[in-house]
Amino acid sequence: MKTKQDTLYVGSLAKGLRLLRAFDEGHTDLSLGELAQRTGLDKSATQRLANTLHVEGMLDKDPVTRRFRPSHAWLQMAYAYYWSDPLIGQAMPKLINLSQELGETVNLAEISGDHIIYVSRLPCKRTYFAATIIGRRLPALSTSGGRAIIATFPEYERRHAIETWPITPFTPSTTLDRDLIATSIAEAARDGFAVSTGQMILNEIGVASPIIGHDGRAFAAVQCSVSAHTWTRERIVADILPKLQDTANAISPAFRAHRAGGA
Amino acid sequence: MKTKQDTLYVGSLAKGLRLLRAFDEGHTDLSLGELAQRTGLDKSATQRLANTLHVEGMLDKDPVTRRFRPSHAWLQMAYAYYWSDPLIGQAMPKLINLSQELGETVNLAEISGDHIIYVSRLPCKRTYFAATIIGRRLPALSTSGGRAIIATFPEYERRHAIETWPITPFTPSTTLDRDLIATSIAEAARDGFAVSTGQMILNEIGVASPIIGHDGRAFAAVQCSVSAHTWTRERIVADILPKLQDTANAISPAFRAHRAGGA
DNA sequence: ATTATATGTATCATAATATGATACGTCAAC
DNA sequence: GTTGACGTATCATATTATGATACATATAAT
Repeated sequence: MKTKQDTLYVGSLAKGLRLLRAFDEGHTDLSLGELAQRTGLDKSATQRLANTLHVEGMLDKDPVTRRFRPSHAWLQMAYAYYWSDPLIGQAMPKLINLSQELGETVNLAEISGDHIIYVSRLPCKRTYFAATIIGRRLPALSTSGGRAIIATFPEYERRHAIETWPITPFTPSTTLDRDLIATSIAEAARDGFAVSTGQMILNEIGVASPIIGHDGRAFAAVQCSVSAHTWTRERIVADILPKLQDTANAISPAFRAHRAGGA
Repeated sequence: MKTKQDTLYVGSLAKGLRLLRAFDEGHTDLSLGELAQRTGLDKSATQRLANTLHVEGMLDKDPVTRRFRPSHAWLQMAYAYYWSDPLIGQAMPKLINLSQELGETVNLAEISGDHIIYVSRLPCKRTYFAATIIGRRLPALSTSGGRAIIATFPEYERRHAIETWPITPFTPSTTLDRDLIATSIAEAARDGFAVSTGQMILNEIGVASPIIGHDGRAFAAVQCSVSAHTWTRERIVADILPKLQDTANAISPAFRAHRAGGA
């Protein structure tokens, strides 16, 4: 009846993953009942799966409130991820240099479907919490990084992305008009960098330069977020952009070499 | 026969987690066979579980090499973890300030069994890759952070830790003599901060100040790593330590309030 | 080229394993 | 003291995972 494709699909495992995914920024710790509700699983299944995850060290359980929470293992998974992503090793030292030179927050974003995900963040100024931690996924169309990446795609794909990829209004000034986004991306294609203003946070300006892969398509971007209170677009282009682009360009060929030469 | 405690333990889920844990810093991408070997599962089970993880977006699969790799979902789990850990929210802005003031690498470490785990890292200087990414677990006894934490434990527990917790020789100068570690921890208990030299990386000095919980026990530490080529112990104590301690102390009471007042 | 070896993929009968309804215990609110 | 909400434990049933085997495909050796 479930017929996903049976026989090489283990339902119990998939259900267990559902439990893991039930935790997010709005749901930091969950009771058994809440878990059941959020996963759509019945009480018994939730009980067994949660218990298994607890025994296996994936979920911590508060002995008094009996609520479940992500364990340190979740961070270890990020650690393993970092080693497995060949881009990070190449990029990290260069990003550190960049953030020191600029004295401003520097991010590394990768394309992930129709979103971008922040893979590395080097915060230099105080900002919103969400802007300081890795693993955040945001609609690619609404971020400078995403636009810088999309701008390197062939015409057809680019248009497809602009027309169909999701947009969520995070601030009153988040651009919902896809024509405006198209313009922004066209500019990015012409200039080799993208800019976004107030898309995620009010009075925040983002600049991003793409990291180009062996096939000419970008799959990541180096991005810098600054406050509109202290920066203008002109000063960003004059003072930040050159170093940003140098960094992105320095990563691109190194990465190509890595892919070609690797085991 | 397996009799872990049956009925509320879902074996398939646990096996799936085994696959996830097969990836680490030495094993960044694995073939089906390698996965089977590393997990001790037979080929069929590995096939089904890996496929499930792939379908569910937990593992990426290279279409040509057919090798599996951690997916971006692993980073999203770190994101969820960050929101769930009440310490991070309190600590992050203060850590950013500290790293800007010092211009040196600042870390936040939490105790995790007999290890510490780096929960946040703000690298300012170029170092080894492993020192720039979060989620690394290290033996508590061999790190300044771990020693600073253990030093706040009651006498009995402290001695138990010193005698039984694991030590791994990472460098030729890693201290294997537990008496020397006992001395270091005793000093930390007296001074309120811990120092370690060349435990993980040669010519690296670590200083750490504990973050004390409501019960007087530390559960985390703010830590700073500097090069022995440019720093001496005296200058560290004079120039770095005060700000480090201010930061740690500023986090401790805020955290207590959070625990007490929280929902 | 041809064979051999390794590695990934698909199939299927069997029973072991997960299932979920139910009942019990515990705590807090009313 | 009673009620309700929530976590925990049990158990008969059949759904679901199992793993041996056979097939396909890629890589290396002769």
